[in-house]
Amino acid sequence: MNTNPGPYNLHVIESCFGCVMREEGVFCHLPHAALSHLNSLRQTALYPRGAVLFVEGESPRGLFILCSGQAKLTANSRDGQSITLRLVERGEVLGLSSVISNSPYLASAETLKPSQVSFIPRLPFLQFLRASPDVALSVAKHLSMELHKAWEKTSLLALAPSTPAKVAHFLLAWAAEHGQKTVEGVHVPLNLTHEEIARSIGSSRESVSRILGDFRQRRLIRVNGGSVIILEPHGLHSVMTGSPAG
Amino acid sequence: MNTNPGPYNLHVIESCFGCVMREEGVFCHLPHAALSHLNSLRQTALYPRGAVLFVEGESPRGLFILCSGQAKLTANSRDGQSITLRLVERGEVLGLSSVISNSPYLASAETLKPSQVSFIPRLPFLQFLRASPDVALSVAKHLSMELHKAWEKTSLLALAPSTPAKVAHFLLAWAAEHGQKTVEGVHVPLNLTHEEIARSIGSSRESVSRILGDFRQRRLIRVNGGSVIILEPHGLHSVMTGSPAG
DNA sequence: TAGGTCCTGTGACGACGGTCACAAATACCC
DNA sequence: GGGTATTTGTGACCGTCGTCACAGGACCTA
Repeated sequence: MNTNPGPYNLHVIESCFGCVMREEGVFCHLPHAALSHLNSLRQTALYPRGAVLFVEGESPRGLFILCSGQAKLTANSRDGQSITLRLVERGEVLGLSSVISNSPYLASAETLKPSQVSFIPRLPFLQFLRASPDVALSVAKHLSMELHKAWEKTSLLALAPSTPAKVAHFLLAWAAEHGQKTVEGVHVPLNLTHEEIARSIGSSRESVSRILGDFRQRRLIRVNGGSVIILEPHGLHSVMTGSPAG
Repeated sequence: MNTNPGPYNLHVIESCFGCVMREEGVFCHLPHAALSHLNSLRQTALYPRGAVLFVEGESPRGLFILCSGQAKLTANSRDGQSITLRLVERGEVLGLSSVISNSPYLASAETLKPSQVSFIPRLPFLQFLRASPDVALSVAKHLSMELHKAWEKTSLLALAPSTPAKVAHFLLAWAAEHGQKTVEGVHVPLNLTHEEIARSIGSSRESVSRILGDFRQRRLIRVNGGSVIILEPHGLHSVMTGSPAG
């Protein structure tokens, strides 16, 4: 792992920014003028799998936009444990809150796949924000939604009656965001190791493995290479709420 | 508990708003003009202990500022469990994120003491924000810090090696915010029941009771009516990190 | 002082799940 | 293709902590 890696392959991918920005993410509904201003601030580079974009505690150089690929935000405890706070998909933004509050990154960002990442330096971005109140508002809105997700995760971790409940919640939440309905069930691309899942819900690899095995045996899910098919959403849901199993 | 209680004693406390706003909280560093505009939007009322300001799931009517007293934000699971997401002190704001993102309140707010609370309706507030970009920015900044706290709590819940570690963390965090150093140690006003603490860290009343008893026996803390004196911050810290005890 | 209600302290018990250990399976790379 | 690294599946063990149960305290009201 490389603390301050720099672009591995610095060639600008012109199409990336405009496309991602208009479809999804914080800046999606900005007027064209604002978008092209933002566009002029960014630098885009291609990072390999496992690249570290920034490290917990570092003071915020700027924000990152994931144009393609996948990344994760992880917080570490002193004894080497870590939890995955957020999985970041195409079009999402990293480091925004630290840039806004000018406080150290509170998590480390690492790519999970080769990823095209745009970088916008802090000061130009803040200047841009000061000049455009509606962008500031949409940033605030985005942060609010982030906050809601964080609180949801907190309640989950504290309130979930059991580890199976956490796994069920994780699968359902993931399906809600990235799943596609088919005849046999909800098809969820889930290219994460059991280890990653465990870290995301604050459990252990072995438990996740056992629990997924159990779900499979009870025909709640089916695993297919890098993806999971949820056969019985209701079943998972009742596991999640701790009700006496359906 | 009263879902939509309305002011119990609707008399405006003129001094409250100006004083609280200037000292602490989101709006503390606003120019005078902005403050007096906000001031004109607010309605202030006195609520008794146990009053419910808003309920999880309700669509956001507006935001609340706690001028005096104390309140808590709690999230509930379907089976009656609840976790205290945040304890709200004088000068702090409630419901801001829901107002900004126009999504349902994701937690319920309840006073823990008789409290003076100012209310600002949603639409006028949003209008005010749109008109004043630096206020929008300071709101974004505030939300960022909220987000950091929420993530910290998440990592705590997931990474803490044990329940004693969570309790230690809770005490230290509380001390950092509200403690006062004296000769014998850090003096922390902590008028919370063990039940409240347990809910705040996702544990049980009995465990908290036992753990505090243990801390007391090991001379890490001393309890004095409604307040705790931390005698050995380092000791607590090593409990928190799970190191082999100092 | 008597009678509530709420909070605290403690004992006993049991299971959930984390840890260790190892084997099988799969993916990755020259 | 073979060789290595990573990921997954499972068994055994046992400590932690949540649950149940009850007794003693603190505090308020009458």
